Amino acid sequence: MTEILDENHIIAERRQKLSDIRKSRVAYSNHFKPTHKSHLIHSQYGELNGEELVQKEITVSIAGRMMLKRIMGKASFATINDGTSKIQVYVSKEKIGEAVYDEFKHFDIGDIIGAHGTLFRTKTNELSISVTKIELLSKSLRPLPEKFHGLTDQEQCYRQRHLDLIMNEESKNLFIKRSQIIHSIRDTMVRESYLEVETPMMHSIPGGATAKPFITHHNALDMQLFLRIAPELYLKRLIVGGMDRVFEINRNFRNEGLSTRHNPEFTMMEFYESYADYKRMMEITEQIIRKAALDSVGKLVISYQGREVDLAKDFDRLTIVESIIKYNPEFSTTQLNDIDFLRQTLTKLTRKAPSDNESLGVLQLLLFEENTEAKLWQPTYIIDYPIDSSPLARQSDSNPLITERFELFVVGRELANGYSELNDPEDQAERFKKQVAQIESGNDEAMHYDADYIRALEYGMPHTGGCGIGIDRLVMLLTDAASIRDVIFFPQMRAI
RNA sequence: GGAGCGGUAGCUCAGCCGGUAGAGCAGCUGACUUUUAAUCAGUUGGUCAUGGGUUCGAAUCCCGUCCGCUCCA
Repeated sequence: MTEILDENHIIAERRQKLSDIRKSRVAYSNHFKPTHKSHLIHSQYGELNGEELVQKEITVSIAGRMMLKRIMGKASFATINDGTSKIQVYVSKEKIGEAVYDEFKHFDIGDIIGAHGTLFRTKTNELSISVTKIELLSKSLRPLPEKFHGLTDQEQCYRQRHLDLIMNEESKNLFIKRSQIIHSIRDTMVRESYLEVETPMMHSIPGGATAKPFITHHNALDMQLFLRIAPELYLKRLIVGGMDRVFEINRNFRNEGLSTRHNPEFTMMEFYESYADYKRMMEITEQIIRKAALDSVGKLVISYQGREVDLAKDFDRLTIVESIIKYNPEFSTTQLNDIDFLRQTLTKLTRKAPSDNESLGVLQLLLFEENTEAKLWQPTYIIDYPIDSSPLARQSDSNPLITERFELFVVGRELANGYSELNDPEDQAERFKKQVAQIESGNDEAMHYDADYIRALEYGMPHTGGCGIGIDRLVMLLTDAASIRDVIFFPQMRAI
């Protein structure tokens, strides 16, 4: 239906060309074997001058998409992009014969073509291929966006990423960088003797984070399943099992709103290390991020949305209260330890009173989220999270109200979250019970009681440090992307 | 959920205090044997996102809806 509606004269003409091809040969043949890649031609022969090229008679076959075509009577130029870079081909009637040349004249921009010939330099000294054979490999039926302005419509870039990748080199380079970043992270983890593992994406009890899950159903087992919101509880089962350093890079799913920082499916790396604590996790997180920056951007002082970010210096470490005061000097420590003051301030800021029985620590955290988080531009670890908002983190030995937990903020966004893991099964059972009480009082994001996980802890889990890093957000930071949609190939869009 | 901005040819965009829907690129026809967004001449192509309203007359003004972007909650 949409096919027919989309049809216009440009497509109709191209279909006619395709139909003519079908009359004489296999239209989408697969025999052509390119021998060279454009970027290697440029790097290997880019230094040779015209005479040297003529002498060496370097013969190449390349295949790629025709991006530009300039026909000048009996000879023409075309620009081909073979996925590595662009290269110009020179096509003359004299060299390829009248019949093929006439065919070539009707090739369309966007067609995938194969060309064979020898390297030479044009009058303007551009390394080019003088073609002796040329053929159409894949007919393109739809016209590409305009050659000069390309594709700028963001919606089209997201909905038709293939077009974005064809037309916008920056976009393609960004995704190459994304791959480099992930490769770099893997490299760091493996070098630190971590084992890469995979744990279930479908959970019968959603756990490991406070978030709304997507719900699905398994027919044969006739059971409800949830797409995972975090892999944490499974990775820690592996720690119980003696896999003492594990990491997983994979998708999490959260049934929440979309924004420039949120996509319903997003990529996280979580890693767990036995006999380590949250301080070691902060150190290795810093190390991972620096290495990723060096491997992708090539430097540690980077620019994000026009402002400098210094990844070289030791990341700042502040408690919640310290950070509020540092970035909001109008507050005093006394005020920030006064429940009534915090309640009043929050009510003023959010135009809504916080719920009744929130603890001092949670109120401080709420205020932090309100007036400090967005100001943490340079990398900053916030530490000592209140125990009631950290049901999987180990309690501090010196202060029972806080946990050995940190979150890392860069450019005003949460980038990582880690802690010394709670390995006391009885404490964990109590924490789950408190979460269940919250569910019962209407908090649909609180955690469920996971008896199977408690049972695993009861076999004994070594003390462990764990951390999760938001990969999409890290990629945003290192590629200077303003929206998470720019770093995910196919971001979630509304159906049209 | 609220606010602002946007949706016109395949693409990039004009047109918007109402009066026959335009350009460039792409396509088609022709000229052209070293072009670089090639050039030159001619030419095809539109449910102006969508539904209603106001009006003699709506791409343009008003209301609703859909889609997107940004900001706020």
